[in-house]
Amino acid sequence: MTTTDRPATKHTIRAANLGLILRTLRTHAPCSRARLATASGLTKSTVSSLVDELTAAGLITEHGPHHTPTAGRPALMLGPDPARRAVLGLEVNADYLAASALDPTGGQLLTLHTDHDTRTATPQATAQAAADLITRALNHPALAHRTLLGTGIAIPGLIDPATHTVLTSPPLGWTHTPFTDLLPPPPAPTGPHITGNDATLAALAEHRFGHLAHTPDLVYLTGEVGLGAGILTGGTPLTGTRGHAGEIGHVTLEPDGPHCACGRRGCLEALAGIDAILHAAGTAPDPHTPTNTALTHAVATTADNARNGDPRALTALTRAGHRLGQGCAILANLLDPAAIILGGYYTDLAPWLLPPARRTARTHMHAPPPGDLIHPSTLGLTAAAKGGAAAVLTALEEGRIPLTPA
Amino acid sequence: MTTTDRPATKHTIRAANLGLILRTLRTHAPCSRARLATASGLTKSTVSSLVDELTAAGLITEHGPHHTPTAGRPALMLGPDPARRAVLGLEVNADYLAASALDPTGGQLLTLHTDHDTRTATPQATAQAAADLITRALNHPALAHRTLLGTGIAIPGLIDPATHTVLTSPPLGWTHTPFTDLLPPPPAPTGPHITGNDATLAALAEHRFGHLAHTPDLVYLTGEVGLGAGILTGGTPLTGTRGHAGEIGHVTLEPDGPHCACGRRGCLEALAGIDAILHAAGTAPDPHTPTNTALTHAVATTADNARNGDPRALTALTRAGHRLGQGCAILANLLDPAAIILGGYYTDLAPWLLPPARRTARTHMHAPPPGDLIHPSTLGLTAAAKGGAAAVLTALEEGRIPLTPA
DNA sequence: CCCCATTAGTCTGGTCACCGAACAAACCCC
DNA sequence: GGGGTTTGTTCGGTGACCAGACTAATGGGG
Repeated sequence: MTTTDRPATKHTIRAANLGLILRTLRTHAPCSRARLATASGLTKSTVSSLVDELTAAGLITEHGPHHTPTAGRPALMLGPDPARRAVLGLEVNADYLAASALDPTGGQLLTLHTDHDTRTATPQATAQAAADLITRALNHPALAHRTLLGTGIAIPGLIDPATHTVLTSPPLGWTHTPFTDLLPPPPAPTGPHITGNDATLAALAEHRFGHLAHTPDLVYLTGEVGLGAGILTGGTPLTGTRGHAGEIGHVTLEPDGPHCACGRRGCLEALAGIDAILHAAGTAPDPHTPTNTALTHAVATTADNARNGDPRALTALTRAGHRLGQGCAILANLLDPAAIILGGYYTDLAPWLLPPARRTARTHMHAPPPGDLIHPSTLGLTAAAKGGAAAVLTALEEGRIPLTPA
Repeated sequence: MTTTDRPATKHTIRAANLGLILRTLRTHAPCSRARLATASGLTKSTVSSLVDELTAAGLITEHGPHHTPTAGRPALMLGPDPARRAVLGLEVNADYLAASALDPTGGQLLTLHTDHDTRTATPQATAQAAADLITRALNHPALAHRTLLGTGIAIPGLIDPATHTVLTSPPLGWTHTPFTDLLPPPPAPTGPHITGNDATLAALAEHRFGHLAHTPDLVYLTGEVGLGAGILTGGTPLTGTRGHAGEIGHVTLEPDGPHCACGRRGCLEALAGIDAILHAAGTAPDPHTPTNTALTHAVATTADNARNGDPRALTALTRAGHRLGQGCAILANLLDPAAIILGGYYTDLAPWLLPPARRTARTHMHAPPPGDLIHPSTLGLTAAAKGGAAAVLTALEEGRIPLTPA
């Protein structure tokens, strides 16, 4: 996102090629230096030099001492080192904090969760709670003897891509909050920080880990309290001029439709948001405590009811599915993504939402793709936290994170 | 678009810095080497070296011999050289070909136009006609003693961003046509070719020359035979996985609305496309000869009628404006662009379309920007051809075009 | 009128990253 | 044990940038 006009120097090219090796190594699994050279286009000597640096940084390791395919000197197989480093992802949401740590191969190391009412706490108190969670993570045995490469923080709201401050976050009640600056210093270095919108980072996680991995153009729909879209085009997040991109929830589908929380009528969110579904299904929780746990419970109840054939739940889900399909068709016509992923609470309701959504979307699309476009998320509710960690890995592979010798 | 994983070398950094100097020089007008150095972040010595190379390539020139601001040695002012090189843009459309040549500062050198019915001609015949037009341009006095930096070709349809072939073009009746390969060799070198979608390139032209220049996120709506959007995010075209991005014309606004040419109902194009407007205004040309000239005439008639207070024209335009506003609101909610530009034939009808469009868009937007979002194009009907030329200039400033010594 | 302060541009040496080619290492097979 | 083969390293070479010294050109003050 740092599209600042800065000159290119030796360091630029070194960083780019270090990232190139990391990327090639990820796709070419266990791989010799020689094959890395031909696959990346670099010379054997250059690859050796880059590999040395990456090994010193604890990012790659000499896998087996050798392997014997046919003839010639056996190759020293290289692979990402899963044991010495880690990346941390943190999600700050309305009523909980979540942390997720991954090893450099993307393997899950730990997931932590704390209830925390961000809306009633001050940003400082939330920062303290977040720091406590980070400390818990750092002290966890799964992270013992690992140094962090960086930390990605997912926040539902508008993040200034340049200064990494939270401009506004309706769910958290924040405006102009430089959250990372508020974090108390942790007991161990956490590396550079990356701050991003939760939907965008969830999309990034799906891009890296989901079953549709490596799809460079995808859209992640968050069915949380609101309905937003995280958009990836060419593998990079689409933010828009002011960071407002992805507001699919407030696209008007029915000018005379039901009232929406935003003050207008017939928004997609008012027709197919989680709240709307729960109300129509008769399973909405107490409106005064729309906590995460209450929502989880209500969604589970709705799914149970649907499984048991409750007509109210079934029609609510079918109608919402159709509306989601309309919304997905709009996304597809404008962005032509390779996949649209139903995330957040939609995932648990996907069995009922997906068939009508797919059908409606297909009839409203100008150029329907051969296969299915809409898929359920496989990452669950920690997608955003994982996305924070994934963002660090992606930044690493783009040479945007300086390597520390550890 | 060449996001191929290629290694970074000395040449990469040189090309990047050459482009950096071009960009800095464009924004800093007449400017000394010393100021270029501080503005770009490079050293004086590096800037000198880069300037030498760019001067040899005929791209920049020593403006005045010196200038005297206050004290110290007078500076040798540098600026883009408008006299030695040029870029060419070519537009292939259903019933005409257009060419546009610009000097490196973006100054218009010439515009040519030929009637040519691409739909009845073979692609080979069209390529021959295009080559003839290029030859006419090359022999034109305005291009005498200039060598071309590159040629950008705008085609209404789906362009494979990788191979630069036309995958499908409904207006031209082409499928899988490698147009640039079909072009006969021109009498003088035309530099590397860039092929792109007409709406995308028009957006690029608007990005560079329009009154909203340097807006990195903008959408250009083409009101031609169809209704498509050229989308720029972060200054680069958004194509989508298969190149289908921007199909705003076939977003469904009214499920039970009028039938659309695509077979569905209530598409934006069926409600607010140029054809729909002309039919509603009673000024539609003979449907069997929907040529460019006939459309131009019909649009002019409609504008005249509206100016004279014809109620049929006025209501048709107001209604279409409202619908366009709905479409723009969808675009704004999803992409958050800094501007949406009404191009093609919409430009001439903008006085009547714009007020209702702006009003409706504002009421349907989730986060309306402070000023106006929708603007009429200032580039006229040659926007796409200019966009082809602009694409070459942009590629040049990104170091994607190798410099030839001439 | 001369000298100084000031700013512009060039020049030289140095570093660093990549490349190319030669070389050493480690195997297989006969 | 000696070709053939593939791997990985080493070593000089090139090019691009940087830092700082140096020359060039000018205005102003004593």
